[in-house]
Amino acid sequence: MRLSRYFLPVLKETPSDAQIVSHRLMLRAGMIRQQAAGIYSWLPLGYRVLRRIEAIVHQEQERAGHIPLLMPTLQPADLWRESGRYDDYGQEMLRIQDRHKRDLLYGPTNEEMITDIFRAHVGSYKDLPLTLYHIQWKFRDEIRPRFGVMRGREFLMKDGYNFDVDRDAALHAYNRHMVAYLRTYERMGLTAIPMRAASGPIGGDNTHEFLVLAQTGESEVFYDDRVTGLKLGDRAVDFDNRTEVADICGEFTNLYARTDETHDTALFDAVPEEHRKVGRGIEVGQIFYFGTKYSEAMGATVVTADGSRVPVEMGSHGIGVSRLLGAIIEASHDEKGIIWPEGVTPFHAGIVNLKQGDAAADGACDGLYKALEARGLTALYDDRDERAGAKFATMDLIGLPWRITVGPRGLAKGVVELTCRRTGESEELSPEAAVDRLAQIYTNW
RNA sequence: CGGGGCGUGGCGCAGCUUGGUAGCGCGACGGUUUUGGGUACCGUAGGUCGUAGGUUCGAAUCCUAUCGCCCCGACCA
Repeated sequence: MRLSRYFLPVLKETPSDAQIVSHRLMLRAGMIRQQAAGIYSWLPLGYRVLRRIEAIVHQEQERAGHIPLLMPTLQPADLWRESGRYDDYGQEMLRIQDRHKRDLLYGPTNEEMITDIFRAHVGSYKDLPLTLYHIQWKFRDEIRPRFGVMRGREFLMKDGYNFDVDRDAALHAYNRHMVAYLRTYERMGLTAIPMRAASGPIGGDNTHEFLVLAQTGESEVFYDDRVTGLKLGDRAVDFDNRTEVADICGEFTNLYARTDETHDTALFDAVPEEHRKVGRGIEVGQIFYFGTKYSEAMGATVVTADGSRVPVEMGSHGIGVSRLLGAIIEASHDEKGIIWPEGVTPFHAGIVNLKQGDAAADGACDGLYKALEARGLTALYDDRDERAGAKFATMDLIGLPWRITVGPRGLAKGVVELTCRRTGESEELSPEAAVDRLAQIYTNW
């Protein structure tokens, strides 16, 4: 993309009503625009990152054997009356009526609806296990939205629902989600720690939240700091192997890590003092096992091998997709701007032409752009007629992890400069070598 | 919902106390500057002062109502 043809409304000054760094940077980098309290438009740059995050979530869900579908944002109230949550959910649920005065609601989650789909089409244990998920906009009418997309009222969430014949199978689904989530967050450059949590309005007794450590987190967290060094990496996981999946979950949950809701002082004191840490975290996902809470209320049953009919065992599993942008920026930025992890960056590299209109510089930039494209890499080419300083400042602000700087001086020596946004380190390379280096860097992402 | 604060060009703000026909910086646009980390200078455009009503010869400014937004708290993916 040539910057002169793109839509990137960057702000030099910080909007006064943005308090935390991710919100400020998203506004300054032209990623979002607030339309109402807690409701945002996603401008092109923000939308690109959002789509990349969605894509990672999809890939890791499908890798775990989970099946995507799409449910509507608006739901009939009757479904929620069946589960009893129409009255229980309270003011957070946005309720509306259509022209026929039928009660509808803008879904804050989809347990009822997915259970309805399940009961209509599935009746036998032979159809299980089944895990369905979608990535859809949700609305929760928060009393006080804040922190930009971290705490919006409208937000994009991945929510998945497993259906299993018995408790053991459902717990395997729970574990499968935990492992899939670990890899999902790692691919986004995050260290998200699964912590034992409280279940809240979803219900159920087994639940973990995934927390990204950050000063601005909304939850206080207590943990053994050895958990932060654990990595799933690219190890091959057989998601059908219950023991293997459970062992991985054990590896990541045996060390103490809890939010303030479930904190246990006695257990925490057993952690060696040098590893005992208290901090704050941003919640980026949660998994629940809740058994037959909804299936019983809504009559979602299956016939088992011995011919009896039992309510299906369920759980639900969420990832705050839009919130993740905020969380990633909170975890990865500096005083100049955002630093995107390679896995979610809106463009793989930026190209800065130091002397627009110079035949050699223009030609080299065009060549780089095409060469990157040929290797499957996207570039944002700053071809504006601006001073070098302005171009660098924009690139630093929007946070592309790699930048190629092209100018007449370097070209006279046959080189361009490849700069790492995170470290600030530069190396001079021929244009061809710079493209090779980037292709090599991104093979791991 | 309780407490606090703010609505003035795209963004950040001044003006309001002591009513007199709206100003600054940034940005945008047009030039000059040819420039390797937000350059300098010249010029141009852009505002029913959140909205409604009231007081007044006259309201951004005073009064009333209303809408919106932000911050702290309780609550939350």
